[in-house]
Amino acid sequence: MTTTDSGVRQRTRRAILEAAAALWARDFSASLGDIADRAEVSRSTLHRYFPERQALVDALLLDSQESLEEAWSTAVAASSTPIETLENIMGAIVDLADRILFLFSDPARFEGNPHWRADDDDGMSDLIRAAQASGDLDADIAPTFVMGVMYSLIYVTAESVAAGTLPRHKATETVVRIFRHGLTARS
Amino acid sequence: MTTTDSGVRQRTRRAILEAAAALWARDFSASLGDIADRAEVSRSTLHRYFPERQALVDALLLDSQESLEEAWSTAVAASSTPIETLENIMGAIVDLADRILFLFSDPARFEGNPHWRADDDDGMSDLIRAAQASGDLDADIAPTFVMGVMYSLIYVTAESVAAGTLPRHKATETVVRIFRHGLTARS
DNA sequence: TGAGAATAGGACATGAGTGTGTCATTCTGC
DNA sequence: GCAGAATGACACACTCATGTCCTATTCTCA
Repeated sequence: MTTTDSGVRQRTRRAILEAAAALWARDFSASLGDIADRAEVSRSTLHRYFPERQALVDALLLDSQESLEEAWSTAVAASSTPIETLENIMGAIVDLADRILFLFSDPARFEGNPHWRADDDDGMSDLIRAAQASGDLDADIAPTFVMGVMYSLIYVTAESVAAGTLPRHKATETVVRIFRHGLTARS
Repeated sequence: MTTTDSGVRQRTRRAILEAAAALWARDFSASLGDIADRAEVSRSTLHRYFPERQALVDALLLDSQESLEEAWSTAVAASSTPIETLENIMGAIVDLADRILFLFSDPARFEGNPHWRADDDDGMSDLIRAAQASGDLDADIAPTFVMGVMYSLIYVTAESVAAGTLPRHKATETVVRIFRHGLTARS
């Protein structure tokens, strides 16, 4: 752990994080035993990687924020206008729905957590404000509310994809269309 | 209880149900102690009204479904077309966000519960299909997905109202506008 | 193949939530 | 004001998730 982690350790760690994200996204009270089962790992092993529940929470928090920022950067790099950036972000993070839910479903979950970064939220707010200023988004609606709608749409879309109701290749197009048409400024 | 419940008993019962709805809407693992505190009642009293946790769950399930169906009936009575009905329902149940969340946030929560009625969902699906048939809603989108969007929008709206971000009197108009413009058929 | 890493499967103590009971106190309606 | 309803404040046993051990087994890589 101090030097180089073997490939085995990395895989096990990823499996636990993935399992935690999948379960905690929908029910933060899911037990460590459930997570261990889902990761196909014994509870002993889980505790070896993450001594206490909080350690796993923190690790997942950091990992989720990292994934999100990566998707964010990619979307920004591929866009020229604020509204285009927002749409690209929405499309990109449909696959990260578990992380989104874990991070944002309960506003108070990470209150006071030293690893928590509100940067994402701020950046998003700025983008929304910019899109409103340029007339692409309805200026009557509070940025906070717009963000809520964005996350909700992403969540519903991801759920539908998981349930098989919505084909994956149509997901991005659908969520962006609903977002754009539903929040477009009245002309 | 067998004959006529005193006004006191009814008020206490309502207070407990309201508290349970408010807490369980956001965190179904909230303890009975928390609910008792919120209802300004001792845990003893709560247990006197609802002997076990499941009894409170069932009671809240029944009560929530009842409230929802009442709002539903009112909306149906005041509307003539399917799309109009859907919009009226959305406006009417913004105030019932806690109940909506409690009922629908976890699809598996009431699986196998004898009190659970899927009628609401079916009726909603029928309305959505009708609205799609008449060209008011995009027929490319699965009714299940449309329902998910509706519930999400209702939730976000109710949250914003509670947080003070969105004035109550603007809530209905806002949520309906987003719903309609975001899901309208492309012409 | 052998050494060391990695894991599974327990036992055990602890704390929180739950369910049940009892008793004293407060409130309500006649 | 009084009887009975309604409630609050405890005490207790029980269950389950958590955290900490320890040992036997399996896996990985040199």
